[in-house]
Amino acid sequence: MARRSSPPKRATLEDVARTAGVGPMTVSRTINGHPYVAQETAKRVRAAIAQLNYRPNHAARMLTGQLSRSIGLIVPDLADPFFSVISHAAQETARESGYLVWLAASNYDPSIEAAQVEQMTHHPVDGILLVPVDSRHSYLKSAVLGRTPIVAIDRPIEVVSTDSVETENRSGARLAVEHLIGHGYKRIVCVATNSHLRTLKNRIAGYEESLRHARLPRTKALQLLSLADAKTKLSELFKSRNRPDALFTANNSSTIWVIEALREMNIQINKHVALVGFDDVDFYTLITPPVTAVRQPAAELGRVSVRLLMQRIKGDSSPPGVRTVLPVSLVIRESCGCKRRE
Amino acid sequence: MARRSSPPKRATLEDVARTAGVGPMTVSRTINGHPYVAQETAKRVRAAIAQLNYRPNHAARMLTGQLSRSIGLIVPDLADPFFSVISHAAQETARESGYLVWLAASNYDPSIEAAQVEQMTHHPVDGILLVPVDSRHSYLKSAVLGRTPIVAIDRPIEVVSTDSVETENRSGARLAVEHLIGHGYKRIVCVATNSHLRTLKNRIAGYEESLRHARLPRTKALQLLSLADAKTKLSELFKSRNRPDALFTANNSSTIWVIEALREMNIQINKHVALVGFDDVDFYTLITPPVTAVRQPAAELGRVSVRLLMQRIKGDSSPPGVRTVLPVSLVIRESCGCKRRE
DNA sequence: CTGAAAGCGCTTACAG
DNA sequence: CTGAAAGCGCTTACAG
Repeated sequence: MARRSSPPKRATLEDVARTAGVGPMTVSRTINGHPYVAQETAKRVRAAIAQLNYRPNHAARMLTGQLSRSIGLIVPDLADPFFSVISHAAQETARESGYLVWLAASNYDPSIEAAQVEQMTHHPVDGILLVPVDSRHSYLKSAVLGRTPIVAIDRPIEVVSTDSVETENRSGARLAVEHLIGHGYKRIVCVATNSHLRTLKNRIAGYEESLRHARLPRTKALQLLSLADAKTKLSELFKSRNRPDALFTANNSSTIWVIEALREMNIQINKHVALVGFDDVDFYTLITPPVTAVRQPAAELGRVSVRLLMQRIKGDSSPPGVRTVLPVSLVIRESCGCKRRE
Repeated sequence: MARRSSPPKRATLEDVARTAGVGPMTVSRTINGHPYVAQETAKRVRAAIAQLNYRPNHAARMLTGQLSRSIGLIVPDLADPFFSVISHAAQETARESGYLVWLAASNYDPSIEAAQVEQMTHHPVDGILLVPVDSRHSYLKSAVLGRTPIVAIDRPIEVVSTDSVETENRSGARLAVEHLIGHGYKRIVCVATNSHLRTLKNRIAGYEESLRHARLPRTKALQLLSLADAKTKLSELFKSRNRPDALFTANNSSTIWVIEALREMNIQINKHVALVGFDDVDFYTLITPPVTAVRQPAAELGRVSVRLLMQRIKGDSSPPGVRTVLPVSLVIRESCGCKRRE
């Protein structure tokens, strides 16, 4: 409302037209790179644009039904290294296409997520990238049934057929667990947080599969609710008869909490128990012993999902629901029991 | 251009007016909570809105000069934990005021930063939050002299008088170095990356001040360019006559690189050398030994800067160039030589 | 308390 | 190759 003091009034397309001595349409065509503008005329227009420091008014363009050249990105928590790497890469890729990204954190709250999706679709943005908190949420239907394309990251959305980009959760987990089995561990326990998520369910399924194949005993995956919870649950676990000789931590928060808890319990990784995590984080190299983990291509996840979304925005109307699965790899360091190569 | 198949055409304000049997202005007033709308009329309007699932067209509103209810946020690198925590908190705070945030990473490239500022101001956004790559960049002048308020985070902008929110860099560094001095270390070397930044210069100045007061020898701060560079420079340093007995790492990337390099050189922190870092990161508790560091209130930095920006957006035209300095604290763990309390 | 008119700055047809 | 007209969906004065 109350605009600040000086009203240096931005130049409009009409202003440019006037000072270039042409009609507004010619300016519009020049700006948008349409064909059929005489070399000579275009030059005059560009000069006027430079002289007036003209910039198109985005709002006016949108009102005539143009694309907004912006996308939305919703992640649960920007401070989580996995999501921050995805976000960084997604933003970079979007920028390379001249797109702006509107970022929101859902804080793992489905109602915030729903509100943000709604706000974004009406803003409008041309498309939405979403790490869904709960893949079964129904509000997504109306959003997706509208005209805004959505690409789900890390976990597909179950209610509607939306494109998704995820990683090989099950086979990645098998990679991790089978590596532990190869070391000769017999009592391998799986630990996770947020185990209601599909992603985690798949990893846990992979864990169970590996143990079944190896005819080793498997226990129900331990669900951790907080660092404090991790401490009490692990302390019980290690006092029990079924004290594990190895741990498979199915996501980065569980890996971190478990390491903290073990440290406090004076249980040394490698000496008393082995550990392999799912989701590799840069600083794992700095921990003693360095943590062996399944590496997901987080940056690639961001890039690929932006590219897919862009295709949809550009009108690609091939059947939706395409699932892209990116490969993972096991980064072997020392927490699994491998020796450091000197 | 080519919109997707079904054109379910969003309802407009006119549609609402028609079905409610009132004029468009009455709908507008109802939506915007203006006074002087009869209870009875307002009720009919709201019913029509609900029936048609009407949502105001953002672009049309903007075109009439309304605030966009959006701000821009530009950080160098979203994958850096310091910036990702700032970003998360800023986004949360903005959301609480009904604002959305456009996020961009400059990748430490002034030209990308300039382009993003430009794109955002023209989008337009109501204000911009910026962690400037180079505080002396002149393109900022035109942006700031325009009507878009800017708040600089972490480092003030030197060319124009812009509000800024930063932390106590110099006294924080003194806190760190004096703690090392208290332990009796005599040859304390300062290591940094990006030491051309004001932030870093201030920390280095604090380091020098502390040593001067204690009449200890100070060496020129070591500038690290990469992990590889850290390895060669530290290896030289530790072979030299002036082998340090303690290190002050002036930012998180230098702390991390130094720890990696020392590990590779088989120089043990605490046994062979002490270390205190500037900028605390959550996972420092997991490193052996846990890293003592100066903690900056990163989330607070994000929150405060959003609040300041909001004030400017609301028209606060008190003299600009207000500098807000947030206090830091020393988080004592073990890398400084302190013993772990059992 | 309510509405008809004009305009925000562009672009899409439609004419030349 | 170029332009005059109409309209996108709102809101700001201006009238009642």
